[in-house]
Amino acid sequence: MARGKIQIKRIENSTNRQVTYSKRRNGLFKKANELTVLCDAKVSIIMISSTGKLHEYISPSVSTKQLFDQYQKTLGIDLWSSYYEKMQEHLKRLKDVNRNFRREIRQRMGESLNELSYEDLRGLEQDMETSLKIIRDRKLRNVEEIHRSLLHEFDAIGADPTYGLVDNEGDYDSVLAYSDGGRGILALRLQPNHHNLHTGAGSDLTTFALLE
Amino acid sequence: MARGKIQIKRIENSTNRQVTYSKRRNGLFKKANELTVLCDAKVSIIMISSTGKLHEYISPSVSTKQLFDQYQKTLGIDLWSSYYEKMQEHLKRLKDVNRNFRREIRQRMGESLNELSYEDLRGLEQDMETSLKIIRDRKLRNVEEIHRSLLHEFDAIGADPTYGLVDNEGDYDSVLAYSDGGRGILALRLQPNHHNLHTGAGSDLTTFALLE
DNA sequence: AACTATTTATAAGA
DNA sequence: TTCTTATAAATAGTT
Repeated sequence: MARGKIQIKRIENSTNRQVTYSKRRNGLFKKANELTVLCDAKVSIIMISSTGKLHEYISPSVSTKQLFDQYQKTLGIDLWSSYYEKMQEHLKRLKDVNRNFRREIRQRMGESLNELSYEDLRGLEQDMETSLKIIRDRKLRNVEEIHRSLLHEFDAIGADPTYGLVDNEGDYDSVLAYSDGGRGILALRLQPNHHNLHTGAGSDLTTFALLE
Repeated sequence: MARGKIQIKRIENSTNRQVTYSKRRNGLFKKANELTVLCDAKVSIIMISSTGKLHEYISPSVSTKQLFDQYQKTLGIDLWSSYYEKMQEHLKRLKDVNRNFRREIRQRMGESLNELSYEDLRGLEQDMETSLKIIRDRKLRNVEEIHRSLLHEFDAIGADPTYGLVDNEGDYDSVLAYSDGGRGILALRLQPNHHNLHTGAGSDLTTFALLE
């Protein structure tokens, strides 16, 4: 546009191309800004040069995000919807699984049994009997270990008279009853919205209600 | 820029403003296109007029989404991250709850008991005994109902000799053992990755593995 | 929507 | 890169 007319086609000389890019970019941004002011418009320009450099103009009255949100809204499209949809599906699947877990646990706690058939109830009963046996065995094994280690500790302390032992040997359940302030698994049933899980890790079943 | 210089400030006359917007918009788009061709650049222009009309220029070599993705990537930002983050948090919370559910169920099935203290085991045992009582009671009530309805049905049918009754009255467990092919809750323990949940609803515990 | 006097942008050179 | 300047292009005001 000066000192000779040019053809509108790719400038092959790399240096010239860079220079022209720079000059014309400034020109474009200046025009965009004039348009913004003169006509009270909102303009967003994003450009990437052939060397990968990025430049942007945005009208002072808006942010790029605002303008782009409006762009999407006006066109009635969401360029990222497929991404959202995947997340939504994932969420939905997790919620489903979650719901099933909850029902499973409730039933194993003797609640919500109405929805079970006789056959289901029979299976549940048998399953829980089997599991209970396993838990009892484990508990007994634990008791034996604890007993052994108590004896060992006692031996180590020797006959120190200042070390008092409560006299309830033989009642293993109560030997350790002081250990955690009495918060047992039973709390799950009695206070289903306020207990802590057995193994801690911060989160607990209380969260259910928040996640529906 | 012709027939007199103008001040770069908002054009108050609405008609003039509209006309200028239209003229300069064309000029801007033409310049953008020249820049695209001459300099092998990628340009996106989005503009909204004071009357809310939207106009867009995009270099022929790209889509608006592509250019915008590159824009975000180059800037190392994600304009929609706060939205994503909320979803990600939600997902994370669901996964946490899910993990706790799974542990809860496993423990109630007599698995993963290593992580439980003696106190936990004692609580779990007591809880399951209580629950088992409830389930047994419910099962017995079901049996009674079924028995009653069977008798009723039998009365209705009368003495029709073509209607054979299996001779195992008194063994309630086996009376209905044919009803669902033997898939009971016990399957949960034996085939933890292949069973169906008691109440159906399509999804099942098999999904766990997919959702870690 | 066209015209055109004038301003503005800019290609090429320094 | 920045400045210079001849010239092309854009456009404000008019029709």
